[in-house]
Amino acid sequence: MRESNIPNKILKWYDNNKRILPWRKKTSTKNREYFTLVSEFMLQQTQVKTVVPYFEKFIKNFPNLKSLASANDQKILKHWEGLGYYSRARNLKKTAIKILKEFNGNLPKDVEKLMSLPGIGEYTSRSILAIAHNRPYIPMDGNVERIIKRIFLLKEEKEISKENLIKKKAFFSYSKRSNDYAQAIMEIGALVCKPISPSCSICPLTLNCKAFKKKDFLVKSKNKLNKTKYFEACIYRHKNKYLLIKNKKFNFLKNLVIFPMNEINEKKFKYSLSKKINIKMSNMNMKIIISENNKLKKTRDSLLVDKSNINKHILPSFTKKIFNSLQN
DNA sequence: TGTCCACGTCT
DNA sequence: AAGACGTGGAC
Repeated sequence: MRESNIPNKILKWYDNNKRILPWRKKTSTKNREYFTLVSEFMLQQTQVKTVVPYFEKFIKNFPNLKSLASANDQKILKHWEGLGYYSRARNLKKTAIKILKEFNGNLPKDVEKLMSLPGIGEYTSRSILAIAHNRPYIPMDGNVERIIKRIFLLKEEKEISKENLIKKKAFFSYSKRSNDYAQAIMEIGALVCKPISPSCSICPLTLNCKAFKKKDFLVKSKNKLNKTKYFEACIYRHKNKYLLIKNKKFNFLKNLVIFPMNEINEKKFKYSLSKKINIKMSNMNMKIIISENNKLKKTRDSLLVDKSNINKHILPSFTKKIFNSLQN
């Protein structure tokens, strides 16, 4: 093995350092396809550590494509509760159905067919090809992108264009052990070549890394300034029952259960004497007044939920946070 | 406290 | 094609 062979260095590191993860267990081809599908959906925008317990529970309840395709939507969502980006769960079911109907229950083996499935885009299609089908693809996720930028010390707008990154990615091409190799690169990104304070002393690629040589790790600050929006949450309580509603009003957490809310202006928020809490959402910071004892009419979408029964509903963390703030 | 991760997918 | 969609943990 030549010292300069990057794929070999990466794989050797992986063999010695990979995490034991439930979707990496040796299993049948069919299971591997299904495990890859489920885990990759869960891993979109979500860290490994968060996904692990969800994956295990999900697989127990929906052990194969068929059971998932025929499962009740609410039951699927219940097992997604707290994971966020709930359209992933809805799309996963649609994809399971489509695979059974249109592809005879076989996970497709080319990018176009995979991308035709709901919830599968460029990243996931390539990760499935590599991980489930052992094809020589390297999916471009945040980890891979960061590694490429550092290895080649890419900083200019032009250099970090998508096309250029894909071109540079070819530098890592390798045709064997594609399953391990794709996961290995992402694993190095997650465990070693971290966004902040990378662990260069244990990195197998330091000799190949321009960022390391220049001591310039491109710690980026995108400064995506999230806007702040103001809301009033109306808490109607009767003894131990709370009024919740199925959200049709706001674009976030669509069709999930929330406390009734209105958007308000900054002034009203500022001068309110009610309890206030902050909740971060994906693209905004929410500042919320907790107004208790409001009189509310029951509507078609409202439900009166007993405190002890509250977990029977699918509650996004957003709702749980507000609920918890009431208990203090 | 506030910022970042977080290119992932869909609209 | 810019913005929407959740969450939690590191720092």
